[in-house]
Order: sequence, then C-alpha cells, then structure tokens
Amino acid sequence: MANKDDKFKKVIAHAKEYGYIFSSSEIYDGLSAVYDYGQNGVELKKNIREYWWKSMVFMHQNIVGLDAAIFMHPTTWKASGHVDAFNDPLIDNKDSKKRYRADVLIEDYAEKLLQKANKEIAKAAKRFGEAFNEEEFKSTNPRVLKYLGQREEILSRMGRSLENEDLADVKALIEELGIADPETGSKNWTDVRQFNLMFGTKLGASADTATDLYLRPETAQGIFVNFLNVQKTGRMKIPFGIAQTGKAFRNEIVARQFIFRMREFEQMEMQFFVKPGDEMKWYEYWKDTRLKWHLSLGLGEENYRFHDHDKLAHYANAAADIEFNFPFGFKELEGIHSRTDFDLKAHEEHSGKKLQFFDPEMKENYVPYVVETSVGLDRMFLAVFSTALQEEKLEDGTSRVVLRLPAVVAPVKAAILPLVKKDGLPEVANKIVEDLKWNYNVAYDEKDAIGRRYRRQDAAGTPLCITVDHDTLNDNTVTVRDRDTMEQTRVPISELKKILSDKIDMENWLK
RNA sequence: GCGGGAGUAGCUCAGUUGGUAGAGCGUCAGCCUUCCAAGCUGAAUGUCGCCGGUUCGAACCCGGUCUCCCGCUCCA
Repeated sequence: MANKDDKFKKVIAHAKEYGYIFSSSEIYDGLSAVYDYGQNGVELKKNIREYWWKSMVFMHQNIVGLDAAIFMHPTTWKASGHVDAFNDPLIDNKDSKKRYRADVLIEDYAEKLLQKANKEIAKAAKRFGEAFNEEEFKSTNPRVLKYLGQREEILSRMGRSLENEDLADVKALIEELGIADPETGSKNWTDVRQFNLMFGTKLGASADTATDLYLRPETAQGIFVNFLNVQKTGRMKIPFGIAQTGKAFRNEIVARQFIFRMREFEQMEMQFFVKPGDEMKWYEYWKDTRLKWHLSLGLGEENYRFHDHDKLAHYANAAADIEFNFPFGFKELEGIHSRTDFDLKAHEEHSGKKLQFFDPEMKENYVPYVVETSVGLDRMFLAVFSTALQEEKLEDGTSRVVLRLPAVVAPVKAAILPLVKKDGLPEVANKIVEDLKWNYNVAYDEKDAIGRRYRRQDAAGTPLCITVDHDTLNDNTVTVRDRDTMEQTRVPISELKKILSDKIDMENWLK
C-alpha cells in the first residue's frame, strides 16, 4: 500500500512537472478537487477525446455526434430523477465520526420491523402446518399488525418529511425510534443536512425574476432531449447512436484522488437507441466493443476487468463497469448501462411530446430502449498517464524515467534535435520542423547535450526523436530514436512522414 | 462535516537556545561540441500560507485563520 501511495504521488508530481496537470488557481492556494490541464495535458486530453470520437462517430455509420449546452431546462432534471435522487439527507454520529444517509438508517429500521413480522408469520406457519392461511393471519394477528403498522407509519412520515424538506423531523424520527449507529451503538447524532449534488445557478439578471438552473450532472440528458431532432433531421433508423463529449458537474461531498473524482469533469458518452427486446444483445455488443477500444491503446489486458452491477440504478435493467487498475487499485473507468426506455418515457411524460420511433417493418411506434456507454475522459487520462509513467533500470546500471504514452495520443509526436547548435545543423532541423508541423505536433530543442535532450523527451512522453548530425549535410539522412527501445535507425529525411504516420496514425491503432 | 498530517525557491528538503534564509536538482545566459541525464563559468528566483500577539528582534514561541493531502460518510 505504501508502494501504491508512493507511485501515485510520483504520478501527480510528474504531471505537474511536465506541464500535464496543475492544481486550479494555484497562486491562490488551489481549489479542492479542481484541476487545470497544462500545455501537454491539453494535448493528451484532446487526443484521447479524438481517439474516442473517431472510433465512435467516424467508425460507425449509424452513430452521429452532438454538442448540447451545459444549461438545460430545469424540468429536464425532474424528469431524469436527479432533483430527487441527487438530494441525500445525511447525518453524522458525533462519537464514531461516521456519516450515514438518514433515510437509509430509517429504512433499515423499517426493514427490521418487516423481518420481525415475517418471523411471526413463519413461526405461525410452522405451528398451523397445512391449515395456515397467511393472508388471514397477517390481517388478524396483533403482533404482526403492530409491526407492519409501525413500519408503514415510519416510512410514510419519513416520505412526508423529505418531501417537505423538514429535516428536523427526520432527525426527530431517528431519535424517537432510538436508532443507533449500526457500528458503535452510539445515539449521539448531529442534525440532518441536505447535500444537493447538483450545482445551482440563476438564469436572468434580476434576482426576483431569475430561473433556477443546474449545471448538468451528466451529459446523457442532452442526448435524450435531442433524440427526436437528431432522428428526424439525420433520417436515423433504429438502431442508431448519438455521441457526445462534454463537461458535467457534481458537487461531491468528498472529491479526491487527483483527477479521478473532480467536481467538474468531462464525459464521453454514447446513447444507442434500440428496439425494445434487443437491448441485451446490444448491451453485450457494446461491452465487447468498448473493451476492445480500451485494449487497442496497449496499456495491458491485465489492467482491465468487468464489474457487473448487482444493485441496479432506478433506470437500468443491466449495468457493468469497465474497471481499470489505477495506482490506487481497480476503479470504474467506463460504465455500460442498459437504461431501458426510462429516460425517453420520463421526458415524454414531463414534456407532453412523443419521443417515439416509427418502425417501418413492424409498422408501429415505440419508445426505443437505450444502451449507454459512458467514459470519464479525465479518468481515461489518468489511466493512460499513470500506466505510462515508468522508471526503468538500464543495462549500465543507471535508471531513466520514461512516459510511455501510446504514440497515437502523445502530446508531442516527435522532437527535432540538431546534434550541435552550429555548423548549419539547426537550420536543417528547423526545415524538418517546418515540413512536419502541418500534420504533427513536433518540438525543437537545441539546449544541452544530446543524451540529456533524449531523456527530457522520454520523461515528457515524446515517442520519437529525430536527430540532425553532420552526416545529414552530406546525405540527407537523420537518426530516428525510439522512446521505448532507445534504438536508433538512420533514415532519409524524405521518409520521415511515413515513419511518423506508421507509428502514430489512428488507423494503425484502431484497426 | 469530523479526525489525522502538512504549508520555507519551479521540485526535494535543511534551517542550531528566537538574531533577519540556505543546499541539491531544475531554469536561464555563456563556454565546450559530444548520440543516451550528472564538464566549466555566471545569473535569476522567496512578505518562510495569512492575520494578530509576546519580544529590542519571530521561519522558529503563543493564539486565530486559510489552503492542500490522507481517512470516514455519499457517488447515476
């Protein structure tokens, strides 16, 4: 564990030192769980996004893109369930310092009453044997009636209080019932507080007429509300998908672990609309397809695993995560969810608009089912970056730090280095830069000894170094040095484009 | 929100009983001209997180405060 922490710290330090990730507003001491992407980070992030986008939109004739606004009509979040579900009433135990969801504590208590009632029923069933009538027993036995009645009363009172946002009564209920900390038995509770996980803001300049808005907590709803627009104008036929990348915002109570859990983060989502009944087939298809995409980056098959959800969210009938072996263990990287027709149906109800597809073969309308794939772009960044960062022992006993980023997403593709900064070598090197910069992000460096420059590029993650030496002046050849193997090959300048293309172009990675 | 840890140069850290800030690495300029980091010369960089108190004098002592990191609770 100490090792893991150590590795993680190195990742964070390296990300800062090489211009990948800075703490937000650092000169003002930073802002918790908010980070900025630096000069290299912005490139890596953009490249990962593009790698995803092309694999989804360009590679599938039936998937198109979308860029919905972050602000959405407030009713969107009522329909999606976020207004209710993103409001958790929390309570702390002052003695144990543990925090619980107040509603869960009460529900657990109610659950125990139900179990007590069931126990009575089971006992009676044993006693009466064949002659036992469960329904009759339930409605007549005083103990069972008491338990069930209490349970009913507690749950309805809690429901009312939560509905009215009467948190004091929720606490009163916990105290009246004598609910204790399930781990320590302490009944020393704080007040119940509400945590709204959506960020609120106002639309409209004057305070009285302003409308309450939320920053979207997920990008998916932008796709659902545009389902019909895209389907009609794009003449899309089911099955088809809509892909989108963009920022989402969640006011996490605790947001930590570097860029793994941020309050402002970027998602890469695709909602795939299918015929009801076909969803499991497509769910399996996308699980498979998405894993292949991850594996194509070559970070190592052993670093991925599926985690199937036992407890499903309110909208899903199947859900799995692709988990990645981060420096702090296996954690969710991507979610693949069969969302049924929950979202479209909810938007139909709240908007009064039909969100249906007319199937020409079946000759009937239906609300499509949805299979969602949702990756965290920042998590993808962390997966790639933390796995790429390696320290290796060399044959001569020294060590080097190398950032083995997949070349297809590396920020700088090649560094052009004159062996020395005189004798006309810089001029030749600059000409190569001029030639390559149209297609690739390349860097030029003439400072320090050549070996030091190689190592600098290794640590920054540049896959190739192109070195101009005195022979170049005679025969127009340069050495190309590989970041991962440190091997050098002598090639004509005229072949450089092809060499870069073979190493970097998406086609050679995605196929 | 609670508990723990920590704030001194870009990074890692020193800093003697309180006497007015240093090293290594890095950066920059120059020399050297070398194909795998560590040759030479020189330079820049700090309200010692912030506010207040004690003191002739505070990076150091005291009080407060802010921020970050770790753990717990939550996580579509």
